[in-house]
Amino acid sequence: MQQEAVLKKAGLSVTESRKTILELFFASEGALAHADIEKHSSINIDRVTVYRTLQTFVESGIIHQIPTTDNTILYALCKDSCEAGHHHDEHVHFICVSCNKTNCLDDVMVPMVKLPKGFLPIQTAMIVKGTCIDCRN
Amino acid sequence: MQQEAVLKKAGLSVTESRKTILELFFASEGALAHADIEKHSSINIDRVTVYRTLQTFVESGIIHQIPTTDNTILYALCKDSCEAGHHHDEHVHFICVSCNKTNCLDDVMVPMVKLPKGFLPIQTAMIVKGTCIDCRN
DNA sequence: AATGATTTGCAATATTGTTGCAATATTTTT
DNA sequence: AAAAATATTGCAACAATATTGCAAATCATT
Ligand SMILES: [Mn+2]
Ligand SMILES: [Mn+2]
Ligand SMILES: [Zn+2]
Ligand SMILES: [Zn+2]
Repeated sequence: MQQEAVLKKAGLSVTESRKTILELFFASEGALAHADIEKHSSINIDRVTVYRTLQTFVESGIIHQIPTTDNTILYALCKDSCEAGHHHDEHVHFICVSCNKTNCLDDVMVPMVKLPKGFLPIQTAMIVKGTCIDCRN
Repeated sequence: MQQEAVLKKAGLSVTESRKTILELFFASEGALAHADIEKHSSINIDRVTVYRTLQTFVESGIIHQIPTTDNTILYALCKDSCEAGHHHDEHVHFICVSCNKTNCLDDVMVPMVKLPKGFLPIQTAMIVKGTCIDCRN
């Protein structure tokens, strides 16, 4: 079980809920929102548990968050290199306006940018909206 | 009145609510969330009107949205050059983790980035988290 | 298998967002 | 300037989303 290994590596208890949610992420094409998980047909986990699990996964470096402009947070699996408190996912995220899937472009690094004097950057996110490769016919 | 001019230029009716909300944006240091406006002491506008006004302002190119990872949308004034349906605010946004203010870095353009073959970009956002100039003592 | 620690689900509550519609305000026409 | 037409607002009701405390269930450790 890949899921168990991930949980153990993160120092988390291995529970049914966590395995199931993690499985969803592994099986999923793109990023997932809370609602996607809660409403997934094959899942029957309490809303509250979903909230708490996502939070735990973020804190443990298992998933990372993707900002949006629709009162939603998207989550996607981290690379192996991520650790608790120190994520390492400075890649670009692509939101397709056609199929509405959000993909991690793992190979496209977020470029550096020169900030005005006095601004000290800690973390940078880059979100590109457009048409994804599957939707370009 | 600067507010009236902006509304008229956008082809919108000039109403008290709109002037008041616009005034808040002009007076504000950083970006505003819906809750900031609704809860602002000097304001007494119905929640629904705030929602509708923000939506109208976005559609009219008066304000633009800033994505976040906290189930919130931030809004900030557009430059003059923005028009309905065609925003022109491809600047970097800076979220200070200390004072929690979000600033438009109007002079820092979002850099181009080379996407994998097949991905067609329409709009790009860049959000930098860190410590702002006011919070660096 | 027993113990202790952690996680889960439920219930209650709070917050946030949406919709229809009548009253009001604004703009346009006369 | 008044009347008519149009657009906006606030209310009420509702829907959806998020948070908290706590007892029951599950998991890790012995
Ligand atoms: Mn990602
Ligand atoms: Mn901006
Ligand atoms: Zn697509
Ligand atoms: Zn600051």
